[in-house]
Amino acid sequence: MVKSNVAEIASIISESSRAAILTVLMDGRFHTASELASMAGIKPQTASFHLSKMQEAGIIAQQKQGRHRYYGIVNNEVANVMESLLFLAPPVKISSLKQSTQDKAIRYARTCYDHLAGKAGVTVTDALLKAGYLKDEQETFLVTERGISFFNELGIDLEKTGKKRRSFSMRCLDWSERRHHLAGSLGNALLERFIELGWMLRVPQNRAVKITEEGITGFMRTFGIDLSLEEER
Amino acid sequence: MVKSNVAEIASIISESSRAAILTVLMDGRFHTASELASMAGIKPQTASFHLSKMQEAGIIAQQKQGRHRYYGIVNNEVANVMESLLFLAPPVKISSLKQSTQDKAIRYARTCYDHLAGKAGVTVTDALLKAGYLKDEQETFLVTERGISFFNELGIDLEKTGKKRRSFSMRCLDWSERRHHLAGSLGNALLERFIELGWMLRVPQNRAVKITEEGITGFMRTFGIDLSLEEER
DNA sequence: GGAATTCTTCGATGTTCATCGAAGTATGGA
DNA sequence: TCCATACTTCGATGAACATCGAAGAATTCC
Repeated sequence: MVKSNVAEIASIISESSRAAILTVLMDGRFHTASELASMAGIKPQTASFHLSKMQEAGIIAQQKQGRHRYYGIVNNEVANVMESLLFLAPPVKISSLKQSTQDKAIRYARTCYDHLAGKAGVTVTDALLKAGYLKDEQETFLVTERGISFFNELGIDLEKTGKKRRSFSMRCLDWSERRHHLAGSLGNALLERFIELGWMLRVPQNRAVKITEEGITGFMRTFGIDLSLEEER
Repeated sequence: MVKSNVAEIASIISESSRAAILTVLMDGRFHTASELASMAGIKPQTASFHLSKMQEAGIIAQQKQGRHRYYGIVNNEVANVMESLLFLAPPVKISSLKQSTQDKAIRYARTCYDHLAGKAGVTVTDALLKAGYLKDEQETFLVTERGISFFNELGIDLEKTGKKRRSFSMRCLDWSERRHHLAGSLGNALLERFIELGWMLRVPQNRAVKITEEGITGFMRTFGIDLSLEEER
């Protein structure tokens, strides 16, 4: 006689709301609990119940960030199961909720606590990684030798910012881009410096950040990136 | 919003008895309903319920044979799902039911209706395929040109056996070996000839067939196969 | 510090579903 | 023709579980 854990895993996926959530998570990104709730067409309490159940089963992971909790698929084995299931029985798209176009600005550039987030934040972080000023490492970003001189040239005093390289440069999960960007004290120092340089302006009402004309040319010259709104459709 | 058929498939597998059945079927062979019932530790009615449910869902196939019904996994996509699940959550073997050693003889060589079955039947069929006398085709075996002369040499009149090549040579699913063997009028003619040659003896009480000394040397010489009981542990 | 938000736990409700006894169908063997 | 075997359908029982309202925790923002 054979008893299987297979049934337990399948049982998790067998509930339609959970299957919907996992299907959404197959994009490889992390999503908030409330977003997953609305996508699955259930109330937040119900989603919370399902999410904790899946977490307990070890097939999804949670990442807390302020009052948000981001959920994502935990590893490749789980993704494989979903992939084979999706191949055998592809899901049916019922409808697409009307795109809210209101909050483009806040998705594009905003503050996250004390650092830059949104598409701008991710783009800047990517540029820093690509140029070799930062190195992706486990849970943090590490500043390279070349990075040290770069930040000094930019006018950021790394000595003052933090004692240890490893501790001041942290990764932060972006809710709109669903990717990591630079946080921690270095992220904060960078944002402050951008504002100091006149490249960015804080928008009083909300957490959005406006990129100035000087900023567009500055980011282009210094990072080689185009932060004009054109590319955002 | 996304609705998924994924959940439906997962729901099928999520039930422990069904998962156990599917895990057994992952050996790629066909098993009888009652055997699957005992392996899953449930009553035949319950197994019947689950089997028809899985068949309806299109993940297992049924093959009727006399009063037996053989069930097996329907295609590779289903096997992939099970494989990824088994990888993520391997099953636990609880116990091994005591091997019934009583019926070795009947498993080894017996008549199935009017032809040879059991290990001997499958082995002979394999040899015929390997030698290129038969060709595996859809639901039947096809006699090749070389096969025609071979059977004639063996003393089987193919003209008398059947009118059409395709119709007289059928495949039969073996309950002990769980593989196909040669049935139909050609299978019958072959069995009769083996008995005629003194290679085999019918056992009166049951359907078992005894292979004689002449048979062992005969099968070795003609088919290149060893049907002495040694190889059966 | 207070309001708003994000997400959680708790408890009650209602539905779905596996299980097995009993009875029915089909097949093989004597 | 009759019995044994293999498997099915039917019907009743009981247990598991998704759902959501209400209320509670944690965090951000002003």
